[in-house]
Amino acid sequence: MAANRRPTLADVAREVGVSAKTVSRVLNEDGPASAQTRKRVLAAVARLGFQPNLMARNIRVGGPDTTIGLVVPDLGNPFFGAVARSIEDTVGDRGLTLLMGSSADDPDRERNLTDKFLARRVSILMITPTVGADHAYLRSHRAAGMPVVFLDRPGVGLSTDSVVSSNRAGTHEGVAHLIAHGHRRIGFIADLPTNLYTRRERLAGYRSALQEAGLPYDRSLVANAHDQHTAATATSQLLALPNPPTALFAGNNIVALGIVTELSRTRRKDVAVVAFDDVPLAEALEPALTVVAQDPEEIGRMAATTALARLDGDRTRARTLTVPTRLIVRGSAERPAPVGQEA
Amino acid sequence: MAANRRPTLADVAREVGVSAKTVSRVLNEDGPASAQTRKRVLAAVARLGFQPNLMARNIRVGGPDTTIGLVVPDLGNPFFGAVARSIEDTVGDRGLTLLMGSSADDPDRERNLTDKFLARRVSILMITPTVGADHAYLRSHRAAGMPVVFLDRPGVGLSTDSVVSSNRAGTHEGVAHLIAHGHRRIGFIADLPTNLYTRRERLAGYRSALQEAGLPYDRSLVANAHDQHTAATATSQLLALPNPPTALFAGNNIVALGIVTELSRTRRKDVAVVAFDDVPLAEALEPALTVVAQDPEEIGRMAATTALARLDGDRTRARTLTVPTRLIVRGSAERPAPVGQEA
DNA sequence: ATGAAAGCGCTAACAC
DNA sequence: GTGTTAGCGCTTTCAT
Repeated sequence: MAANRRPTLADVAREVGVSAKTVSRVLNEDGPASAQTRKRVLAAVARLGFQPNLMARNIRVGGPDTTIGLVVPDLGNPFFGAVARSIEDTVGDRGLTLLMGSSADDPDRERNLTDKFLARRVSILMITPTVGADHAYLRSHRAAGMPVVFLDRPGVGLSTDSVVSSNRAGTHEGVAHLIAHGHRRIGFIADLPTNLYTRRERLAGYRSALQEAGLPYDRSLVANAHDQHTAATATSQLLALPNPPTALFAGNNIVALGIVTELSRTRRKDVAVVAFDDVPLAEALEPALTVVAQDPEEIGRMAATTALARLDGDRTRARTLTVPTRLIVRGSAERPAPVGQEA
Repeated sequence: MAANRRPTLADVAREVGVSAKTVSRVLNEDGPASAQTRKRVLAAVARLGFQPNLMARNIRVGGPDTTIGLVVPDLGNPFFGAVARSIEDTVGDRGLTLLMGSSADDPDRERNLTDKFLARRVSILMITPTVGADHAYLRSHRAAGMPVVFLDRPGVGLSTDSVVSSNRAGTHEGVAHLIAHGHRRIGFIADLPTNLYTRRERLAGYRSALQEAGLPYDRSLVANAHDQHTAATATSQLLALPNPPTALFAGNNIVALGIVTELSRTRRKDVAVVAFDDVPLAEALEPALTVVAQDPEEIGRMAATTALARLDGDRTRARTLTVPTRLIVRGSAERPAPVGQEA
């Protein structure tokens, strides 16, 4: 079972008794070819199981490869999975294929991946920038016409298109929703410190909603949590305060999980919750979880559309596209706020 | 802003005043090079922003490309996202990159994607086979030494490795768990008909658990659902039967969502539930949802490990690797079964 | 309608 | 330690 060489154009040509170029013509429907040879060539291709070598073709033709390089923090994260699918759908008819990799939010891994992708001459590069990465090295590539799009967060050191969720406005809306239901003391549990763009924006949205309602920003109501367990701990700590919050805002879906689990465990039915980012089963909870949902499909679509436009020669200024979040009211904000407890 | 040509090895060589081969030597740490030239070459590379063309390299070196072709039904499906991440982690130090695409469970799309991947000379092909696809066309590639691994389901027409979940045994265990809690009439809601391997296996597990317990297989307790809405409808229909089930088994997580939502909506706290496939927030439900969890990480790892072994010359017989599912008991099966209702 | 030769960017094989 | 030549599989260019 030797790893016998794959057949080449020349092999097919020899088999048929024509030149390599003729086979090439038939396969690419380039130039003329008699119905006769056409048929014989195709027959030989099928017989030998010939598969044109796309790399060799690309080398010769020059220009970018028919791939899109996509760097996300984690391929296993459903949010980015949804974004990827949407990108794939959008670029589908251009025949582009996705080359994907996880950065694990490590700038070095991000750089490694982009370098690999550049070495493959991807036609488009889409990156979820890691904290601490500088993208100045991509300038020449952008200048040479390769579209670069930042996903979910803006990048640093490179002026190019980015597509982000309305983190700030969405959080503002979610917190305002709690305020509208009478809550005056609202806890905010999220991944802190806010070195990451999305976290910073969401905290800003929390503060602006409070401000708009004339409520004070109380630092003791803001808690740090980076996984389900610490979110549960933060929840119980906030609720144990002398003057505890009557509502909680979860800065992301992991935190939401921790909060909801903790409230369920301690049978606290009196605490309102709104979470950033939707989760499956949210509507099966009791009460169903009100969320500020992101729109990964739209993020992917906009990123892909923008990149394709650039590929087609769009040389307008770099844009930051903000994809609106959507408040999905399901009930968890409607737990009655205690009356007579103005801050 | 013309799309000026990317610098080539020759450009770097000219810049430094050495031959192309010397630059190649430095970059690939192949053969000797004086510290002197080394430094100057690297400087020129940085100055010009040279990025070796991997495709050209591959063409010359021959052999497969450093990519893995991965065809899944849907990039947005978290299960396959987790599998992909695990594959990526496992092959990471071999420098392999993932080329991914969604088949949408359409055999034609699957074929298109694999053809593209073959044209790119991927070193490994991993496919979640669609219903109706025949993989005989991959025989020559397998014979030529390219590892092919089927994920989640066995393929047709090609004898090669596959990695699947223990669908049958897992479902058996989940249903047996319900039986152990006293349930005698257990509904089974899933995607039917069972033309898809995983569905067929799960139904078989349901039947074998009933049989083992000496319970009859009652077709009226088996209902079809392919999304959340139809699952909810099936739930209410089963519960409206003259002799309704006291427990429900969900054949997949979408169905689970429909069941749980419907039970929550109608305040039915008396119906036990076990679901195939874990879901986030399962433990925040009331009661927390008992599930038969799959292990996508292990599936990805085994698939990758097996493929790498093949790549390294393993020529042993094709294997079907079964990754065990795990029953995660959280409480939803413990709803009391009515007594004195033996079937 | 078809073929011959040259060359894409790179490296293997052999010089020196 | 470095350069030269040839050639990977394909397409471009120019013949015929």
